Amino acid sequence: MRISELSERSGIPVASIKFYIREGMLPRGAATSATRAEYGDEHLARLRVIQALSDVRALPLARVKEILALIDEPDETPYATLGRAVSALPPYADETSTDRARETIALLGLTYDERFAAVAQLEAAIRGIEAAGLAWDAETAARYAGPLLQIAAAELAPLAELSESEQVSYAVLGTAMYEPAILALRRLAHQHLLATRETDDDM
Amino acid sequence: MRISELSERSGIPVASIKFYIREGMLPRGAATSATRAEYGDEHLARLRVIQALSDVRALPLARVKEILALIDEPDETPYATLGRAVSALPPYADETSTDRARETIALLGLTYDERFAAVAQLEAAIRGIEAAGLAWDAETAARYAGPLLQIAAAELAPLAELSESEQVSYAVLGTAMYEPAILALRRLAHQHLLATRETDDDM
DNA sequence: AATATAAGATAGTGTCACTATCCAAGCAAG
DNA sequence: CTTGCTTGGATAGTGACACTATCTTATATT
Repeated sequence: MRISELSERSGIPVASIKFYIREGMLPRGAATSATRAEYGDEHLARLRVIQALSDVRALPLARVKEILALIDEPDETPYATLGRAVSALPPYADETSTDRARETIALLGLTYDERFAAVAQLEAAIRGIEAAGLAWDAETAARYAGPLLQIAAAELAPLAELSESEQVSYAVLGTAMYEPAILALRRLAHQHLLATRETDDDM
Repeated sequence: MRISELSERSGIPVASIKFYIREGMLPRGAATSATRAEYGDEHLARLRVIQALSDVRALPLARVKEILALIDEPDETPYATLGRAVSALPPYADETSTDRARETIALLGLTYDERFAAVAQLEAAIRGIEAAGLAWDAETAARYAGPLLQIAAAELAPLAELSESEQVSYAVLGTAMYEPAILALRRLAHQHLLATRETDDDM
């Protein structure tokens, strides 16, 4: 298909598609002449991924670019690739110390790996919680750990059936894209619990 | 304290503090003369909340403003206040139809309330997941529902001990500020599970 | 009296993600 | 075969956002 058709089918303006190509986020179409190029379904799929990451996750384009690069050229191991994918996700933390996060990780019996971006992200999250005047203590941390470990285990289980390259793109995109659904479900769970307490409107 | 001291103690430039005041996010100091005003600890606390919401949650200032307004002047019921707070959080969805979300909510036995922003947010999340080429089916939804209901219940339990106004600000800020910690813990749980599978680097 | 600092108003800046305009080279219709 | 439209590619411009800098006037401070 030509760029105009790609634009129509994806709902993205031609000018923006050209912009993504310039930015290296979308491969050029196969040139058939000096003024024609042919685009395929892979271009359409890529455009949808860009939209999902950009619109739903509201990631800056620079981060979208990193994630796409990871899918195109994964690191040596899926573990390392996932680690780099996580660092493209908010909160963007450049914490110097990670003491609070470390403490929590030790408390919960999780594995501490200083190279993993999620450690700094947890640190930033804890500082934000406390800056807002909320509590983050052992009890608080514990109420999240069990259920989240359950979720994580359930997410990893079905991956075994996929090929390695499928695993990588699933893990990278899955880390990013399931998060909004998780948050929405937590918010709905709050509402559900409040609603089913029959007008006991304490919360 | 004077504005310069407030700036020093909060780490926020004087010009930015003035900007927040102009925007109505921070009350003016108590004027002691035409060129002096006195700021207190409540200004410092407010500044920290603004920073947490803006930096850690990366919320646009317009959304921060909405959340602050909700804390200052809650809706009639905590339930309604929470509903409005949720709509200030991403993903910012203006979905026309909410079919997929409704389906999921019914499947999980949660309460459906069309006025609740989390429904549209779930819809946007599901569309994003599928645009990225990932699956959202009954099985997928189910793996999140149980653990998240557990988390939600554990979060609501301790609220009963607080006064109503404390409940509101705790619920509003808590909804926003615990989310990054939840996501970070999920990412750490993935890493932990992969790491403890002893170099079985499938995932 | 001279200097520094403060409050408040107005205008300017840098970044980001597009968006519009241009141009030369085809392609398509008459 | 020529006139007009479309395309690819390059360059420059736009609007939103979150500050940031400057200016003015008034008042502390020394």
